[in-house]
Amino acid sequence: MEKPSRRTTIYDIAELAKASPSAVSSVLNGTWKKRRISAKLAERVMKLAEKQGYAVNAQASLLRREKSNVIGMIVPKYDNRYFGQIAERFEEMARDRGLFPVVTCTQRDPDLEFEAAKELVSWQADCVISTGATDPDRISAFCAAAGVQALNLDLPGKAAPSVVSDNFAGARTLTALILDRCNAEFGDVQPLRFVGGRLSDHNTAQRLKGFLQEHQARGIEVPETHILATGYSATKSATALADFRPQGPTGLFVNSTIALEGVVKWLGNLGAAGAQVRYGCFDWDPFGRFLPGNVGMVEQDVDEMMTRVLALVGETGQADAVIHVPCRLHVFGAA
Amino acid sequence: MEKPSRRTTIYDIAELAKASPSAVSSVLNGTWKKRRISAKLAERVMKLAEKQGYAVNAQASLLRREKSNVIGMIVPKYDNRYFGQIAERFEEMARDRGLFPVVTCTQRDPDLEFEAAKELVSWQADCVISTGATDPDRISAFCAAAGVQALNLDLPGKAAPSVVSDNFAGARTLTALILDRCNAEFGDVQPLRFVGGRLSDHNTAQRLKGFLQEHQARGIEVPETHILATGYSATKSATALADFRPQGPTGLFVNSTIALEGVVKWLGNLGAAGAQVRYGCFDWDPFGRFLPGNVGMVEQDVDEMMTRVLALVGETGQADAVIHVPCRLHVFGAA
DNA sequence: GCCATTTGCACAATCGATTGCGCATGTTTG
DNA sequence: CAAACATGCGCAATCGATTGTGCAAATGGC
Repeated sequence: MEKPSRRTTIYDIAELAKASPSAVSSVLNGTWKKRRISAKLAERVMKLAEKQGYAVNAQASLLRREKSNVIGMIVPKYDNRYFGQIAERFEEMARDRGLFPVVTCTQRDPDLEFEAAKELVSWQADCVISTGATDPDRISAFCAAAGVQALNLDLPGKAAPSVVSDNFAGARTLTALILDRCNAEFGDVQPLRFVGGRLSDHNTAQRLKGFLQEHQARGIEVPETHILATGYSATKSATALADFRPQGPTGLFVNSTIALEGVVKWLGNLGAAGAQVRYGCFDWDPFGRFLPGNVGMVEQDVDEMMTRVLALVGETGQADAVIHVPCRLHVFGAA
Repeated sequence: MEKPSRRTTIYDIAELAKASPSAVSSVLNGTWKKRRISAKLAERVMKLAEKQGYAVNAQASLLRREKSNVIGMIVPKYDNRYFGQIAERFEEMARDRGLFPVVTCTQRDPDLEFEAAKELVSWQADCVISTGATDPDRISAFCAAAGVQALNLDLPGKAAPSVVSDNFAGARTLTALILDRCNAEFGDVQPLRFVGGRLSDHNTAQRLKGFLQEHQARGIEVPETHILATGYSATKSATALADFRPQGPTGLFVNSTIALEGVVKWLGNLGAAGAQVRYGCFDWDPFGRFLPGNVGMVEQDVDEMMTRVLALVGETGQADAVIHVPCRLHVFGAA
């Protein structure tokens, strides 16, 4: 409540307590018993620290220490259930492990990603986790040069161990669900359409692979024109579908909630014909179950992914190791 | 690519470049022209720094500087459109202003909130923004004692300037929309029900005030039993409504997307009677427009709030000043 | 009452980057 | 050719906390 001038330091408190800075330091960081500081002095110091609004200067403290216990994460976005949950669980679980989580959001911008990683290294992070990074290997290379551990999450890299969802298996299961449902409700076995995402994106490619494999296993041929991986935006997927006015039963594999927005919009414009459309989405949203025609959604197992990736912190694993985490399938409106 | 042992410092580079640490420092922080370092040496140093994976030690750097340019924010959650967007825009806009944003998520836990604020002060944040904090004044008091600026966002406090949505006006407008729609579609003027949130929560109280005022202005009496502010969870709002099986036209004011989930679930169980239900939600979600019966949603103006709060950084304003930011109303399925 | 411990604390070096100051060499001017 | 600058860079103090070491004073044992 006193000096709005400069921040209180251990020197200020030492003066007030008539003690040395080293004694004050050890009281405030809990090592005072080991340093044989009397309980009397300790209490006096702690009272003063509280009254003065003392907070340790992390800069000075970390500068002197060897391990920082800072663990950094870069995520592309927060405004999305999946990454939001990742950031949130990361902070929570890192704290539980006695680490200081620092998360930073890089808007899918490769340069910003790199800058952010560099910044995290500047903050003496012991480990940097790149989530959904456009160019994870560039970050890994920098971290390697700086002597900092790097890990990848959600998108795999070649230069650091990765933890990713099992997109292939998840997509195959979802494809099977949609096909089964179309079959059960309409007695139909037409090939589905794949909507949203970019083929150059690793996860989309994996999902498409699962999508195609399930069709193949059933002896259903998928025409090229059914692959509408036109990018990540509701508008793009709505546009991709715009010309398509289904005659009869139709099934869609929707590659993200953002694409799902476009699909639902398209469906709304379809009128009565929409009743013959069934779809599933590779991604999860709490409102998904209320959307008509939605037969199921795949939820990535954020907790498990986070457990796995945090288990790698401090370990020296194979640089190109990839851990696949199974997804959870939510089935809606089952008969 | 060399030493996985210790991190590269300016001393390492100075040795390699056959220069002094001070020269290296000024080259790497961009002040070398002012210090009349030759371009030749500068280039040599920068090349070496890159090769060695050098990243400035922020601890050492900030320790010596006077202003940190670090700006901290605590948010309750990320896994929600509103707070996710807040965190994301905060980082973006803070960076644009040359600041270093540090965001931390505190799970609506008052103690964790306080710890996090303390941590931010430890990191020498020049300013701490408490978003939706349970006890913002406690944080403000600590910051004041530590000589750090405090600001409140989303929920107002008494001890630091606040930027909040105009919940009252937003709620009144939304209430008007729902009443109008019920009237237009069913010729009905029954009082609405208020679902979700907690009355002890400032924002809920404000919204309820707007809700009641709009009813009063129309001469509609709202019975006590229509206020179902039973907390923040989909289950709770579904439970609160469980016994209610509307006979005839019904309107609901839904106080958050999380409560909306409960409402939609309840609506699903209602069957055909659900066709006579209209509702609006104070909160925004991209899938909201696709939910049957939803006449509109109120979106808080995150960009404007962030602009306003960032404008306060570094200013010394009235401690209890409150800035109200108007909300945006999204109207769905207008005739 | 004297030596041996134990207790309680202070000293000072250190972490890595920043920055005011100053000292040599060039270079220009008159 | 000397004085006056300009150029290019190194020295050393400093930020605040940590920690190995050391030294009095208090306590205990005989």
